[in-house]
Amino acid sequence: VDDAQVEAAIERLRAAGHRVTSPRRAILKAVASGRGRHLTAEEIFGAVQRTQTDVHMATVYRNLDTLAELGLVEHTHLGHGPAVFRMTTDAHDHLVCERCGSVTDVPSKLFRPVRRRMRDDYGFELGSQHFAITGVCAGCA
Amino acid sequence: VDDAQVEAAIERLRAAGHRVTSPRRAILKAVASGRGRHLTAEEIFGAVQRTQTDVHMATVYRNLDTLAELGLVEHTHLGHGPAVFRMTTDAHDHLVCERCGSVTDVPSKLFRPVRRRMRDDYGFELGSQHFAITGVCAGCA
DNA sequence: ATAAGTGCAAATCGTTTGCGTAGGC
DNA sequence: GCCTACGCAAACGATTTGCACTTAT
Repeated sequence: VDDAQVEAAIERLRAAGHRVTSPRRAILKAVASGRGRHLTAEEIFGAVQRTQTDVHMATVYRNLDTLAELGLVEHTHLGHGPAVFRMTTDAHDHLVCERCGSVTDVPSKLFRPVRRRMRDDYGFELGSQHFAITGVCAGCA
Repeated sequence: VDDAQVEAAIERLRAAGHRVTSPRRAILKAVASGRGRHLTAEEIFGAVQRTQTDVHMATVYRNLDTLAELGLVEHTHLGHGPAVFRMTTDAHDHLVCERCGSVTDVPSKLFRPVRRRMRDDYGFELGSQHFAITGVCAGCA
């Protein structure tokens, strides 16, 4: 399914002079299999362990790190808990409900008017968001 | 200087049935003395220790917690490090520069157009921001 | 063959908790 | 005197690091 995405990522790894090991492959596959869902390092670890029992948590973190450096995966902070990871796609922000914790993705385009005022009034160039935006979702209101 | 603010807070504590202890007073004073600056628990701890050597870190955290429950102080996450605290003032968000780490406060009003679209298009009611907004500041661009 | 990547255990950082005691009310 | 808040030590969750060994290149 998302094999193409994984293969492309492996290509990028090779091109960047990194080695393609089986833990690395498995971790990449685990993240990709999330299909856009946000996965904690723990969940990725769990998924990997189903096929490679002796892969260590430290290896998961180290790999998520190098994958992030290449821009292949991203991590975000949705709340007070652990960080969450997913394959890099297009620019989007995360609306996290303060009541139920649900996460809604919204395209970063939505922030255009704000982006403009930030630039004009504060000289601040909005980047891709690393942290969640909090509020109350439709279901809870 | 900010004695009035501290006294008012102490009043609120009393009114809420909390006791006014000297560690509590010192912690409150330390946060208020930040005068809007964001202080880490560690910094507050340090400030308190200058006058009350045996106040423990746990006490700092416990107090910041109760003060937050009363809405007297707020904490925010500006980056990957520790949380930061300040006296509650009016609704504002934090623009954190990805390069130099500088923090710019902006009134939450700036988000009005976005707030509207969030509500209309996603049924999501934007709350007071708990996490920083990242980007690049004027100085670094 | 060489150095990047790994497993493991132990360390780190920020924060929380259980417990017995001290001190505000 | 009662009960909240305290000091202390120890536990905690998430992540990182040092080191000896494996393995892709």
